[in-house]
Amino acid sequence: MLQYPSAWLQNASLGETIACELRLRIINGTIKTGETISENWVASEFGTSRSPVREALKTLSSEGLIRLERMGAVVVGLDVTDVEELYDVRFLIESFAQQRLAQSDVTGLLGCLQRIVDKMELAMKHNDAVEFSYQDLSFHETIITAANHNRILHLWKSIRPIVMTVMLLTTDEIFSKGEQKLHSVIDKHYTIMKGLESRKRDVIEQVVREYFADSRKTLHSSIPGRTS
Amino acid sequence: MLQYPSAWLQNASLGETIACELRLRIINGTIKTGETISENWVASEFGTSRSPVREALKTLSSEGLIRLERMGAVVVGLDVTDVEELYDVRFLIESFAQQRLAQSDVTGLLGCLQRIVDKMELAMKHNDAVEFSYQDLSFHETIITAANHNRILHLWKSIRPIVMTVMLLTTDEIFSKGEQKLHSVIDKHYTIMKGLESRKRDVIEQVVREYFADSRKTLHSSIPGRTS
DNA sequence: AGGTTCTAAGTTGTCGACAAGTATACTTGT
DNA sequence: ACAAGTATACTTGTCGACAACTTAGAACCT
Repeated sequence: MLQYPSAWLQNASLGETIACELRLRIINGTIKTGETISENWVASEFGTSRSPVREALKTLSSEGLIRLERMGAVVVGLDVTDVEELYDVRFLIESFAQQRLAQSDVTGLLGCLQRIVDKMELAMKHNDAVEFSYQDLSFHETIITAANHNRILHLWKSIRPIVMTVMLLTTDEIFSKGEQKLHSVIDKHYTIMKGLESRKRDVIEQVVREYFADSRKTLHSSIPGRTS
Repeated sequence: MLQYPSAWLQNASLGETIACELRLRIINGTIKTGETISENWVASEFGTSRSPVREALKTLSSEGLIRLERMGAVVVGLDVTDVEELYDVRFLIESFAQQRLAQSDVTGLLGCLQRIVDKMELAMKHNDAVEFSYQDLSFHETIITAANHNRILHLWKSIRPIVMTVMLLTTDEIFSKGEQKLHSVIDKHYTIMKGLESRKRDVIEQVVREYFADSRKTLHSSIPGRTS
C-alpha cells in the first residue's frame, strides 16, 4: 500500500494531517463509499480530540469527498466516473488558463516549465514516483498560476489535494508499467509547451484537449470501481 | 444597508450564521480588503466562543474571501475585477453544463425553468428583490443540476454563497433602477431557454456567452472598488 | 403479534481553558 | 541615539466537558 509522503506533513497541523490521511484512505478505497464515519470514530482512530477532526471533515466536505449530515459524515468517494469528471474540470481550468496565456509573452513561463520537465526526467531516472507526480502537478499549477486569474487559481487550489492524491496513485501505477510509458508522459508535456509557444488559440485548445483525453485512458486500475 | 434574509438562517448553526454575516460584510465593504481579523475579535463581535468562528473562517477561506495565515485572517474581499472573474467562472460552469444538455431531452427541464421565471415575474410585481434574486439563482442552479455532473455541480456549490450574495446586492440595485431593467433581465432568461430548446451547440454557446457578457455590465456600482 | 411509548446510546454544536508560538513594545546597555 | 535582548500581550491549535438532538431498540400495552 502506497504511503503518504510524510515529509509533506512536517509543518502541518493535526487537522491537516488527518485530512490528508483520510483523503488518501477514501480515494484508494480503504474507507469505502457509502460508509458513514463519525467524528468520535475518526478521533479515536487518530488518537486526538474532536477539534482537529472537525477541521479535517470540513476540508474533505469542501472537496466533495464526504457529505456532512446530521449524524455522521457519509463517504462519497471517487469511482472511475468521478475521476473522469475530475479530468473534465481540470480540462476546463487549464484550457481557460492557456487560452488566456495565448495573448501574453510566455518565454519566462516556458523556462519554468522546462526546468520542471527536467526534474521529471530526473525523477524518472531515480525511479521516484512521488517526486515525478509532484513535478507533474507543479507543471500544470505553474501554467494556471501564470494565467493570473484569482478565481481560476482558487478553483484549482480547491481540487488540488484530490488531483495530487489521484496523481500519486496513477503515477505509481505508470512507474510499474515500465519506462516507455513514462517517456510518453514526458512527451505529452513537451507537446503542451509547443502548444503554448505557438500562441495560436485553436492549436492550444486542441493540444490541451488531447492531453486530458489521453490522460483519462491511463487510470482505470488504480482507482476502485463503483462496486468495490 | 441591505440586511441578510433572516429566514434563511432559521435552522443554521452559529458557525453558518457567522459565515453568512461575515460574507455579506466583506462583500459589501463593511469589512475592508486588507484588514486582518482574528478569531477572538470575531468571537467577541458575535458574542460566541471561538469554535463556531473557526468554522466560519474556514468556510470563508474555502470560498476565497479571506486568507488564513499564522496570525489572523487577511480579508481578500471582492473588488470589481474579482466579480468579473467570478462571472468568468460562472460562464465556464454554465457553458459546460448547457453543452452537456444539448444532447439530452430538455422538455422537463424547460418546464421547471418556466415555473421559476414565473416566480421571478411575480417577485417583480411584488417588488421583492430578495425573492427575485433567489429565483434567478435557482434558474441557473436548476440548469447546472440537470447536467448531471457531480464535479461541476460541486464547483457550483462552492461558489454559490458568493454568487448569491453578489446577486442579492446587484439585484437590489436593479430594482432601484425601475421596471424596464427588470423586464430585460427576465427576457435574458427566456433567451437562455430558447437556446436550450434549439439543442444546437453553437447557438447555446453564443447565448450563454452573451448572457454573462451582458450581466457583467450591470454591476459596477453595488460592488466596492479596489480603492474603497 | 403488532403497534406505541419510553429509554438509552450515540452524535453534533458549542463552550472555556491551556499550551505553544509570534509579533510588538519596552528596557537596557553602549 | 541606537542596537540587542527581553518581557508582554495576543494569536492559533488542541483538549475535554456539557447540552441538545437524533436514532435505534427495548419494554409495554392492546
